[in-house]
Amino acid sequence: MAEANVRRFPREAQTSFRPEVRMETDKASLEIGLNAAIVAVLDNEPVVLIVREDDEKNAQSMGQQDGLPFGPFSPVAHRTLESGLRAWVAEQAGLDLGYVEQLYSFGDRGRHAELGDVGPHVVSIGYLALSGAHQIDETKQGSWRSWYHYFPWEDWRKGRPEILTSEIEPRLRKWAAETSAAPNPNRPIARYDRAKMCFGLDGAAWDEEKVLDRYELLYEAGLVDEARRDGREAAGQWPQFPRLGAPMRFDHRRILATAIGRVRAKIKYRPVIFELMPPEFTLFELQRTVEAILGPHLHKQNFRRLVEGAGLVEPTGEVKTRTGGRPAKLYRFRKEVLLERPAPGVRVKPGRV
Amino acid sequence: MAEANVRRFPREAQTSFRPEVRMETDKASLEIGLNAAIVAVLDNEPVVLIVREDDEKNAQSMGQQDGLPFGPFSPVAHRTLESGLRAWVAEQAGLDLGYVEQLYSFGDRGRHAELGDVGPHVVSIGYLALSGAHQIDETKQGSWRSWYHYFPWEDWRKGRPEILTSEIEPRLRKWAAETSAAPNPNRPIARYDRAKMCFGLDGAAWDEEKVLDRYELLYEAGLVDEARRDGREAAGQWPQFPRLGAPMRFDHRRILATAIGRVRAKIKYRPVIFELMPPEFTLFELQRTVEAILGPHLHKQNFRRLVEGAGLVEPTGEVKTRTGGRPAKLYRFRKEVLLERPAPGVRVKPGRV
DNA sequence: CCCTATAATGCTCAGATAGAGCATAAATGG
DNA sequence: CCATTTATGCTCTATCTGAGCATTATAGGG
Repeated sequence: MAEANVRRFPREAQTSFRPEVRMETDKASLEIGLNAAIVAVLDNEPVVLIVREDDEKNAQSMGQQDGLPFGPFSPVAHRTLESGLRAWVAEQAGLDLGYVEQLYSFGDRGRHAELGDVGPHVVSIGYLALSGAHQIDETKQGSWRSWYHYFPWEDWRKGRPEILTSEIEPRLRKWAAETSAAPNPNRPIARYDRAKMCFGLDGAAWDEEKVLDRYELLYEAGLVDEARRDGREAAGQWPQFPRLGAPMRFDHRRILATAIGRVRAKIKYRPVIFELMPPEFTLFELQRTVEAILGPHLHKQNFRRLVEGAGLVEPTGEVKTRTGGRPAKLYRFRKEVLLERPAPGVRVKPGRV
Repeated sequence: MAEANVRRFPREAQTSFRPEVRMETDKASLEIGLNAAIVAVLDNEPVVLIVREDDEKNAQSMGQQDGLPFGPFSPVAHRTLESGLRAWVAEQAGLDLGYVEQLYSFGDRGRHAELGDVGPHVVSIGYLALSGAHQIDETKQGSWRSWYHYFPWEDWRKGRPEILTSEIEPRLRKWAAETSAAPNPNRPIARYDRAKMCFGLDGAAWDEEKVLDRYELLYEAGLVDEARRDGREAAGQWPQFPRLGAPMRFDHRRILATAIGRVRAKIKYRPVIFELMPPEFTLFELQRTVEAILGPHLHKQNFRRLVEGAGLVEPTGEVKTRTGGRPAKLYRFRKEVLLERPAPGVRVKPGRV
């Protein structure tokens, strides 16, 4: 809806502010690509729709890496960016997207631009979409994969992830120690300090929303495969294995990181968590879903106090019996909360392990 | 920095996911426009850089309305969207932008598309930029204007704005009452409820971050000039005057609304407020700046407790004497707070009127 | 049928935070 | 020296948050 009111710049206006650039632009062929991180929660696992190009002969070019679904935006066929996205996701994946949110637009010409690219320039726009689990079986193309497959260090549901202690921390500390070589004036914050803030080294807090910051730091330190692929080997000689999470094509892991960070932030002030739930659920099922998204586990009693107290849910009157213990009341999302609170969401402060 | 790692889609990949759309896209000429809401705070007034096309003969086409500066993005000349933006702002306006943040990308073909547009399709990307006041005098092109000129209902610094009571509320209530005519299935929330949540009718809370929601509601109700201009007169016969804020060209007022909402949200968890301050300042000057941004006024004692307690500032040791009363200690931004807190910002909850 | 394990649910308590307001200090301008 | 104005220090209370103890209600196995 936010896009409905835009149209092309009239020629006069462009001329008035910057005439000469107009020509340049005309010469370059430009395309828009839409990338979607389509998220669901399946059996308490946060999953994302992945496409592979296994059947392509030139698959080796990217080492057959996983990728997010994407498609070009055709201004002829679609009125808005979002409707374009919905259309090809429906057609290709057979998914009827519910909640859709724009993440970020990226310009072209990343690190590979120097290597003599030809062809059209592409501006890609990343989207986050939330899908109810009920549609998952009907997915026509692509497969669902846990997002922690790509970001194992983000999964704190069983305590601090092993990979942090055994792999990431030592490599980051080594990277931070190398700093004296070439102090980068564009980086006013020291390597160690950034690593500390992102990964909670030495007692600093772990902020579950800083997913993108952590990925970017690992990239910059040359610790993720994509960095090596993009020509960053020079950053340091690190063991190739174990890998720090599964790599993805192009910058798709970066887009996924953005998406995860956005959902994690959003469920705290918007009731988007219910996009990922069935219509009726127990409070503990809701908690498991929130934990799947946020990473850490939550205090059960406080969680229900919070959710009920905020008026986010209401009991249906039914109970679910096969819980393994006392039967649990069933709840549903209470839509009226939208009319009562300015920013309704699951305001949890994931405490600690 | 977030854009550095993207490059064009290789042809194989595009072919593999949706071959046929490729052609369509090729046929349509596509351009990218960058719009910037460049914000500063000048004498306790939040101002935004405005360009006019007074000297154009065809200025009447848009009724000589104010607009945000914009320029096309040339993928040939610039590596990233943001660097493109910085370049033409520097060149045209003579401003060296500090903090820059992407807001939103809009597709083309809004309501005017049906009227037989020709020419290139444009995808426009909105940006928010914060500029220190020290640069303001050197601005080469454009002028600075209070953002409350365009959004008078957002200025709660002297209590609830008169225009809300005298103009907006009655018109919204009338609009809400008309609803029976054509219940819109795409609008599950009733007109009255939306108006109530956005504008705090009948005791509902005023959320200073919902700037865009309020503007969009007014647009939908046909109460802002842009709506009439875009062919929405049918929505209702409203008095033309007084206008609800000054209109802007195209969707620029929408972009500005997005920018205001973003800054208002951001200063609460990032220390961006200091981008708008001189290097040294009194706590009251800081408070005035925060109030300029947020709209409402704040409790003075609690504000200083908050800001000092959060470690956001540190005293310089100097005092400022000509305050009109007791001299005030001077403070500066304490950069170390970035290394201490995961989300440092001015966590004010603007209480009341 | 009783006992045990497992959840669900109810409740309490202490520490931290936020909103308001009172009180005091230190300038400026008669 | 006084009135005015602003800066600054402090207190008090209602709420919220994090943690943990206690009780209730099922299922399953002697």
